[in-house]
Amino acid sequence: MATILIVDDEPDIREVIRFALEGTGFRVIEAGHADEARKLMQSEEPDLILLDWMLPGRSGLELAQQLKQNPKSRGIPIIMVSARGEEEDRIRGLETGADDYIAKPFSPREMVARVNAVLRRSRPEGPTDQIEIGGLRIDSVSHRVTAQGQRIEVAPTEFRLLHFLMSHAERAFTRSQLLDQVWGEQIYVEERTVDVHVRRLRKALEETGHDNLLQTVRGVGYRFSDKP
Amino acid sequence: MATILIVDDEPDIREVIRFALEGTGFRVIEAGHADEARKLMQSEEPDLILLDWMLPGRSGLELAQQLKQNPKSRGIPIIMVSARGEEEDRIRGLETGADDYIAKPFSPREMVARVNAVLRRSRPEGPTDQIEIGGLRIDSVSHRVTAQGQRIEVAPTEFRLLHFLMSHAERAFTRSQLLDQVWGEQIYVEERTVDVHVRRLRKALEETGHDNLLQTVRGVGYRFSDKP
DNA sequence: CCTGGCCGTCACATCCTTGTCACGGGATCT
DNA sequence: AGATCCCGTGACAAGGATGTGACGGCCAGG
Repeated sequence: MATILIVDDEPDIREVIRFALEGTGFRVIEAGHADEARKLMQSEEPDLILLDWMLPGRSGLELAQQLKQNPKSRGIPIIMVSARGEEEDRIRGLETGADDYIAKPFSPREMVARVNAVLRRSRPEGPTDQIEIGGLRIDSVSHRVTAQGQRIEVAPTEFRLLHFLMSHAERAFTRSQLLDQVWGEQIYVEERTVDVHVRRLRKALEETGHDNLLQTVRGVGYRFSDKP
Repeated sequence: MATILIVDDEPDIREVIRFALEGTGFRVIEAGHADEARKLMQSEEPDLILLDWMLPGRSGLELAQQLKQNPKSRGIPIIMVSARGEEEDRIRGLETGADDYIAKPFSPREMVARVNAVLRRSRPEGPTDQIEIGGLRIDSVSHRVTAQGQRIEVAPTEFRLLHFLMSHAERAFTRSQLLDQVWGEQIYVEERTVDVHVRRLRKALEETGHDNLLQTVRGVGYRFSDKP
């Protein structure tokens, strides 16, 4: 299911939130301050961020602005959390780009409900250009590969190869077909080059526990499939 | 790449869409009203239609209905575009047979993403080319042999042999015919080689409880059949 | 100019595939 | 029954196909 990033400087609060969210089936990652959050965003791809208004050093507001300005993270909805329930704050928070606002103290139940609502809202039925198979998600717009919110680093050629295979999952292709489709018909490269790229992809996927998705079809070529 | 037909009465809108789509590599053709669209459909074969809800004369909804009724154009996916973002419209549009729905104003990026998504969804229904006889299934696209969902490992030559025999079930072939069909007429191998491959196939099938599908026709050769 | 990432090739190690044989059990015909 | 013929079966060696690590060239960013 979805991955939620909690950014709050109080470990206790984080623990409470984590408990409530994990109980509902979410995956939770935490950051104690803005810098840690920024760092985490390099390797993770949360579907939603729960951001405390007050953070040591820079405020959460500032972090929110940054996230919304960065094209990579812009699409990720943010829920601001704050002890100050003032109307003014609420407005400022939403102006910054936050997608919702929760005032402390809040009931875990309310929070879970809001998280669900925001996720539902931010993910309109209109399928964005994503494919998800076997727990692996590839997004050709943001050009990213993720598994359970964890980002998987993939070089450009490997990305195109993976994207093509996932777009035609369950179907076996010869090396020659893959070269035509992924490299282009004009380009001449050795067929064995495909093998090497498959190898690199497999390595990358294995590091996040995704195994056996890129299958060898002996005498033919390769196939992407989540079935054994 | 794919061809997209835009049907909209506002040239400006068409221009915006054309620009976004052509930038992504699509070929674009345009129509300013329903009649022009119908005429274009005679000579062109778009892969997808972007159809404005409101058109002078007859509404886009009507055109969509017509297109979906005509067997020639039925298979072409339609995305309805509308300024009216009402839930009701969305439902009516989809009921008519539209494959997706975009509300104005939309970002070009979102539109491209939707176009891609719809194309992906509607296209891959390629003929799966499966044969199933006696509980045994062979799929020449994914290159797989299964029985009750259980995969059966088969080497390339055995795959081709089994595929040929299953494609012509109930029919007996001599070893010589099989060699011609499966190995190729140019290749010379001993006729007894066929026996060995049949043997290997039988072994593989037996392991999943499928017995007696590859039948010996004494004095002739072999036959695939689910009847005893 | 240097550094790091990306990519296409190689060479080598493995594992798999496959065509043949040889042997033996049945079936068929005389 | 005996003589043949046909087919099932297990073993095997050579050749092929794929996995894998390393290397050098190229290019963009610093």
